[in-house]
Amino acid sequence: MSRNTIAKTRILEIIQGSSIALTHAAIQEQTRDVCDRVTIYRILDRLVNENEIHRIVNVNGVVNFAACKRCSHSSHHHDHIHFSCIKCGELTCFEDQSIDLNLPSKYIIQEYQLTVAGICGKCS
Amino acid sequence: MSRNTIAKTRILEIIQGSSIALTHAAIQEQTRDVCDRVTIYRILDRLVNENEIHRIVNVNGVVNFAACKRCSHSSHHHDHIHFSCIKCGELTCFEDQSIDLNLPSKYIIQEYQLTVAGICGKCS
DNA sequence: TTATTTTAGCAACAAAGTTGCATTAATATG
DNA sequence: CATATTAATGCAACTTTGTTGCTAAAATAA
Repeated sequence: MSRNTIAKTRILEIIQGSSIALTHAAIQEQTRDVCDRVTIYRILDRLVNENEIHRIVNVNGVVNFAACKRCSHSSHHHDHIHFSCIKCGELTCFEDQSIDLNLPSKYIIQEYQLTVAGICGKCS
Repeated sequence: MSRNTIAKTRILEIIQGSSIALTHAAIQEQTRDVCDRVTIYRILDRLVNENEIHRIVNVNGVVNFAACKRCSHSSHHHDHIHFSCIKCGELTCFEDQSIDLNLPSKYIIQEYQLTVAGICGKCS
């Protein structure tokens, strides 16, 4: 277990307090004077390794972070749907939704990442 | 319709001749002395707009390009599965596979991007 | 309270992608 | 077929995003 520093606590609070997934840039804006840009990257890495947050790559390639809600610390998986709104740009997790995959038997599935793009409930 | 230049023709040939999706870097390696790095970016943009190729963001955030096979030029969609091998790094399209989504009715789905990470048929 | 180990800050770097502008090549027009 | 027109290319410069090495500063252990 890594050390609980002020910056780490603050960043986890920000991510857990957000209903949408946040980019490094968005987190940086909310942590002015708390810590350095590089430190944010390192804290995000630590939080991902400790299964506190998960990393989502948006359809546009932008990396986002969201708190893990339904993942127990022992069985960690992010196999759920992410919705990316093309209007407001917000990335939302649907942690209760999973899908069925039918790939050839030789393929060993480890995890999947599913991002749906469209218009979210607020913008439609 | 954009102009068919030597570089554009060459890049489309490379992508269409590949069984896996290719990164900008991989394409650049195969187009030494054909054109500039920036030109490759611009040609890839053009090919995407003309529905000749599609852009796939891998689980690791790396952008890849693959030829459109099942997309007609009128109805263009990339709603299929991409498999990203964690061993050999190759990104393969499964154009015959699609999935069912059950999101709240307020959400308007435009397209989705599904990338499965694991071990591919060749590496398993 | 001091020793140990992790984390933070800073600078520098690297990869990926973008923009502006002059030059060159491809198509259209007479 | 020559020339005008428009689009594409090359180059340099720049931006964004993320990484690495190293010293100083904190957090935990002893």
